Amino acid sequence: MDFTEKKIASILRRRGYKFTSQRRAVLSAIAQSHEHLTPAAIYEKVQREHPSIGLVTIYRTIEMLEELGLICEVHVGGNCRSYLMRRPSEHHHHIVCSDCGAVVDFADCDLNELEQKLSQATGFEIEGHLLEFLGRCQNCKKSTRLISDRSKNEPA
Amino acid sequence: MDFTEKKIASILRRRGYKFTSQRRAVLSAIAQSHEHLTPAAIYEKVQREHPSIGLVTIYRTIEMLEELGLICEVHVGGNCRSYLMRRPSEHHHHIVCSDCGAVVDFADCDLNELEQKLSQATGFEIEGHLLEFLGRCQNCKKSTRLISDRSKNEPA
DNA sequence: CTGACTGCAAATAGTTTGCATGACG
DNA sequence: CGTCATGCAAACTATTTGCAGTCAG
Repeated sequence: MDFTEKKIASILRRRGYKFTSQRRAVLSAIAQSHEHLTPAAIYEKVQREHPSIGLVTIYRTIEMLEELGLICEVHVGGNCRSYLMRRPSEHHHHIVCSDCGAVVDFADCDLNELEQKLSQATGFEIEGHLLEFLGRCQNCKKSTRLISDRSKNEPA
Repeated sequence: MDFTEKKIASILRRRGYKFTSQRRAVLSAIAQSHEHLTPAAIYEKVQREHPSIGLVTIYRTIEMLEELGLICEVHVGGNCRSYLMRRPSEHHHHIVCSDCGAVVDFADCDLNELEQKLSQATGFEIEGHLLEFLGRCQNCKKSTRLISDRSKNEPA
C-alpha cells in the first residue's frame, strides 16, 4: 500500500482518533491482503497475531476507516460488506477476481459522456456512480488445472 | 412493467414453480414500486393487502424471483439487499435517485472499449460488470424547497 | 490525568431452517 | 391426490450497544 504508518497515524490524530495497536493491526491486515475482506475475515486475520482483539473492535475500526476514506467497499461477487485498502488517489474502481478475490484498481473510467447522455435522457442530475468489474485474474486464468484448492486463501 | 401476469405465471410453471396468490402479491408489490425495495419494505407493502403473508415467504419468493431473473439487486445508495422488477431485456443498469429511491433503467452502457483496455492492462479475463448511477431525479431536483418530507414514500 | 478506546456480554436485526398444515395443478 | 408452498416458531448469523476497566497523548 501507499500509506506509511506515520501518515495514517497523523490522519487519525488530525480527526481526533487515537492510533492504537488494535487499529494498527486491523489496518495492517486489510493492507496486506490483495483481496477484499469481510469483517469476519479481517477478524480471523487479526486474531492470528493478536488473539486478544475482539470482533467488536473490528467493526468499530472498519466504521472509522471507512469514514476517513482509508478503506472502501467492494460489491461485485456476492458479499457487500467486504473492504479493501483504498489508494490515496480518490476516484477509482475495482476489478475483482471471481476466483481468488484479488482486487486491482483502475481510475480511468470514462463515464462522463455516458453520464451526460443519461442525464439528458432521464432528467437525473447525476451525482456519482458505482462501477466494478468481475473477472478472472491472470493467475486464476492459468489455473484451469484441477479445481484449484489452493490460491483461494492468503496469497500472502 | 412489461410482464403480463400470464407470462409470469408461465415462466414460473415452466420451472416447476407454482403461481400462488402469495407470489402474485409479492411480485405485484415489487412491480408497482418504482423504487428498489428491501425485503422488509416488500413485506410491509404486501402486508397492507394481505396481512396473513409472512416475512419468510417474502424471503423465499425473492430468492426464487432472483433466480428466475425477474427481479434484480440495486447496490448504490446504502442497502445492498434491495430489489427491483427487471425488464424483460437482459442487460441493463440503474440510475437511482438518492432522494426518493426511484430507479430508471438504461441499457446502452458502452463499456466494451474500457473492458478491453482493462483486460490488456491487468491480464484479467473480464466476465461482467456492475454499473449503477446515483443522482437526483427530475422531481426531487425541483423540490429544493423545504426539506422535502413527503415524496420519500410511495409515489404510488 | 482524562477522554477516547477496548473487551465482554447482552441486546438487536436480519435471514434461514424444520415441521405440520394447506393449496395448486 | 401428490407435491410443492406457506406460516409459525425457533435457530442462526451478523451487527450494535451498554458498561467498566485500560491506555494513548
